[in-house]
Amino acid sequence: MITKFIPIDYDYFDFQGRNYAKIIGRDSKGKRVCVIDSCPVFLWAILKHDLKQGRIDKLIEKIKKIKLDIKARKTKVEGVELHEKNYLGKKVKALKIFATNYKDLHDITDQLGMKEIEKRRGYDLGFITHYIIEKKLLPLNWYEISGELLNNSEEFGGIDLGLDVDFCIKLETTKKIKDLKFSPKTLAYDIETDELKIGEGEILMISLVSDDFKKVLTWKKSKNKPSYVEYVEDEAELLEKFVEYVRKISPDFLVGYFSDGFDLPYIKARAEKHNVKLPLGLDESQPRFTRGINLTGKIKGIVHIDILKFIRTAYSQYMRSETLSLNEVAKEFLGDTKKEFKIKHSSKLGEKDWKEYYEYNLHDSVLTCGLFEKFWPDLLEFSKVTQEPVFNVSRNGLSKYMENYILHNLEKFNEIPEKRPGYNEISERKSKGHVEGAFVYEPKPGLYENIAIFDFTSMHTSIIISMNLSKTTLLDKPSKNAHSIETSKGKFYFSKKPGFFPILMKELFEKRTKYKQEYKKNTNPITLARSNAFKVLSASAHGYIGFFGARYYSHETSASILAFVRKFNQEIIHKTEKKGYEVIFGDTDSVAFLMNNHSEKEIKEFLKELNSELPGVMSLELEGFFKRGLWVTTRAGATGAKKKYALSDKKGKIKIRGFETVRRDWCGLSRKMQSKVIKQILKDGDGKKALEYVKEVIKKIKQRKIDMEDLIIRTQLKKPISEYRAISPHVVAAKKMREQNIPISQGNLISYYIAETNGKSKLVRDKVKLPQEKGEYNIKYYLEHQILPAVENIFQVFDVNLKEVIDGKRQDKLSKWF
DNA sequence: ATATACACGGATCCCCTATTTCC
DNA sequence: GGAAATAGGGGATCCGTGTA
Repeated sequence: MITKFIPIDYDYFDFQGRNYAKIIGRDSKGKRVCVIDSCPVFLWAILKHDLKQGRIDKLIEKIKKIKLDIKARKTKVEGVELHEKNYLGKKVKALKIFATNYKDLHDITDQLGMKEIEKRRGYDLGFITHYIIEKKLLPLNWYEISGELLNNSEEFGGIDLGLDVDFCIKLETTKKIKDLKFSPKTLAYDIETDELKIGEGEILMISLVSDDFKKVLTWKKSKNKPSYVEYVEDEAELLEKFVEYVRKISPDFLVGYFSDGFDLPYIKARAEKHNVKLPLGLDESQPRFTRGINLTGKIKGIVHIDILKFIRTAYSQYMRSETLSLNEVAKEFLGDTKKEFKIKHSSKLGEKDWKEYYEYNLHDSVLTCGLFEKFWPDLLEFSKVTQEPVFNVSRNGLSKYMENYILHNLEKFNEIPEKRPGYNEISERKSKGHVEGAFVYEPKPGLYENIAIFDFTSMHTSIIISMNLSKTTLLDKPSKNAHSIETSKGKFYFSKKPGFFPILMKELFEKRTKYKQEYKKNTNPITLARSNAFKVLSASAHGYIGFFGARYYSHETSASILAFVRKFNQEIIHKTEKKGYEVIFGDTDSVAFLMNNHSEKEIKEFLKELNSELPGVMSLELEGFFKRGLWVTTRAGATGAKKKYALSDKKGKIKIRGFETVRRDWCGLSRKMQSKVIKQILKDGDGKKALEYVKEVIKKIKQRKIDMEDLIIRTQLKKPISEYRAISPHVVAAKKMREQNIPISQGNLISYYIAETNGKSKLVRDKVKLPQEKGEYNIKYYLEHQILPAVENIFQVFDVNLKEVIDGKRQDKLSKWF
C-alpha cells in the first residue's frame, strides 16, 4: 500500500524483545494512519587512540559475545562495526555496537568496561529521538510512504486489533514530499470542581470545544438549560460521557490550560474513586502520568497538550501579561477574557447561578481552543526545527529545544553525541560558581534630549559564531593562531577551524535573519511563528552553553562569551566617546549617547564605521533616535540607577524600562502615578505639571479617597510557605489565606494591602490584610513606602524634595515655579 | 534540575549598643 | 544597683522582579 502521511504522535512498543516505533498521523484525506517501523538500535564505544588492529579485532569478538538476561527479557549484542567518527570535533575510531532493545543499552554500557574503550556514548537519547534521527521520518513533515497494510493482522501480537485508526501500515519506504495542507483536529476541554486539590472535590461539569462542537456535560441540573448543556445522572456518568465524546470526536490534539497539573489528573483521580475506566487512548489505554514535580499527562495516539506549558517556555519572555492566567493570556492573544463569574462551592449556588456557571465553563474551553489555534503555527515550527514530536515540544524548556536541534543535526558532522551529565557531573558544574557577566554602564541621572541608541544584533550568538566558541573548539593549551580572551577564570584559546557547534549556530543565525525578512515581506501567522522559533532558538545558544544540565555545557566557553560581550561593548562605548559623543548609558549590548548637534545622517555614518571594524557576523544596529530620556539615581541616591530608564521617541511613543511602573509587585496606585509622571515629564521636558499631579494624589491618599483596588499589592509565592526563612508580607498574607481555607500553592500571586493597626509593631507584615478583609489602608505606609519611592528620585532630577512636599513643608527650591 | 548574569529595592534578620523597665 | 527587656541603628541577607 502507498499513501501520503504526516506523522503527529510517536510512541513505541516491544515485540519479541525488539523495539518498534508506532507513529500516529494522517493521510492526505484526513484518515488516521498508524505506522509501525523499526530501526537499528546501537551505541558507540569510542576507542583509545593508537590501538593496533589486532587488539581491536579481539575486542570486537569479545563484545559480540555479550548477552544479557535482565528484566525478563533476553537481549544481546547483535553486531559490532568499526567506524571513523568525530567526537567533540576530534577524529576517533569507534565501535558501533548493535543491540536488541534500546532499553538495554545502559546495561550493555555497563559491560563495556574494557580498558581499550575510552568512552561510551549514544545510549541516552531515548528511543523516539533515536528513531527519528535514524529513519528521518520527521514530525509534521509530509511523506509518501509504502508498506504492508496490517488488516486485522496477527503480526506484532495483533496490534492492529483494538487500535482505533483507519489504516495500520508496516513501513517499508518513505519519500519526503512537498507540504500538503494539514489542519489538525483539536478538542479543548476544561473542568469545574468543588475543591482545587486534586481529587478532593466532585467534578461538576466538563466543557468540550472543537471547531464545530460545543458542549457542557454536567450532572448539576437547573431550571433553564442552554442547548449546549447535556445532563447526566452523576459524576461517574459524567466521566464516561466525557470519554465517549473524546472517542467520538477523536481529535489529533486534546488541549487544556494547566491540564497537566489540574484537569487531567483530577479526572483520573475521580475516575479511580468511582471505579470508572478512562479508555481515552486510540488503543483504549488510560491516560498515564510521568512522575516528578511537574506532572505530564499522556494519552496514546491523541496528543495531550497543556498549552500553558508551551506559552510559558516559548512565549512568556515576550509577553506583556504579568501572570500566565488564562484570563490575561487570552486577553493578550485573543482579545477575549473569561466570563465573569464568582466561583462558589456548588452547595452555595442558587438556581440562576448555574446557567452562568455553564457559560463560564464553556467559555474557558473556547479560550483554550482559541489559544491552541493561535499557537499552533508556533508548535508546528518548533516541532519542525527541533525535529521532535509536538508532545515534547509543548513541554520542553529552552535548553531542550537547543539540545534537540543539536542532536538531530549531528549526523552531517559525523559526530557521536555527547552524553547527558550525571548527578555528580551536575554538582561539579554547579560548584564552579558563576562566571562574570555583562558590563552595565552607570548612567548619569538627568533628563536628556536627543539621544541615539545602538545595539548589537543577537550579540552572544554572533560572538559564538564569529569567535568560534564552544566546548569542542576550546584548546587545552595556548596557541598563537587562535581566538583568545582573558576572563576572570583565566585566559582561554579557541581554534580557528570552525567547530560543529558554531557552524550550527551560524545556520540558526542565518535562518533567523532570513525568516525575519520573510515575515516582513509576507506577514502571516506562519511566517511570524517561524521567525519567532528561530529567534527564540538562536537567542538561547549562550544560555544553553552555561546551563549545568546541557550535554554541550562549557564553563570556560560561557566565561569567554561573556568576556567578549564586555570587551565589544566597552570598545563601542569607548569609540563613541572618542568620536566626541557623550555616552549616557549602556547595558550588555547597547550604547546610548547624546546627539548634540549631529544629524541623524552623521550618526548613521558613524554606525557604518563601527560596523566595518566588527569581526565575523557581528553587527551593530540603530535601535533608534529618541527625543527625550530620563535617568534617575538609585534609592540610596549616590549613583545613577542601572536598568531603569524611560525614553520617548519623535512620535511621542514611550518606552519604560525597569521603573516601578513595570513591576508587578508594586500597588496599582504607585504604578499608574509613576507612569503618568514619567509620561508628563517626557512630554513637557520639566516636572511642573507632574508635581501638581503628585500633590493631588498625596491629598487623595490623606483623605482616604483612593480605591482599595489600586492599593492591592501582588507578590508571587515562589516556594512552599514553610521554606521561607524571611517572613515577608506576602508570606503572612499567604498564611492568612491558608487559615481561611483559601487554596494556595507555590506559584500563586498573593494579594494583600497594608492596613492601619493598633499594634505597636513596626513590621510591615503585621499590618497585612487580605483584600476582602475589613480595614482602612495605612496612609503613612502608602505615602512613604509606595508613593515616595516611586517618584522621589524622578523629582530629584529637578531638585524637588518630595519628602518635604508630603510632610507639607514649604518648598524653597520650588519657588522658581510658583 | 530543566537557558545565563546583572541590578534594584523592599523587608526582614541579626548583631550591637543605648536606654528603659523591673525587682 | 543590677539584671532583663526594649528600642533603634545599620549592615547582611532574603526575596521578587526587572533588563539584557
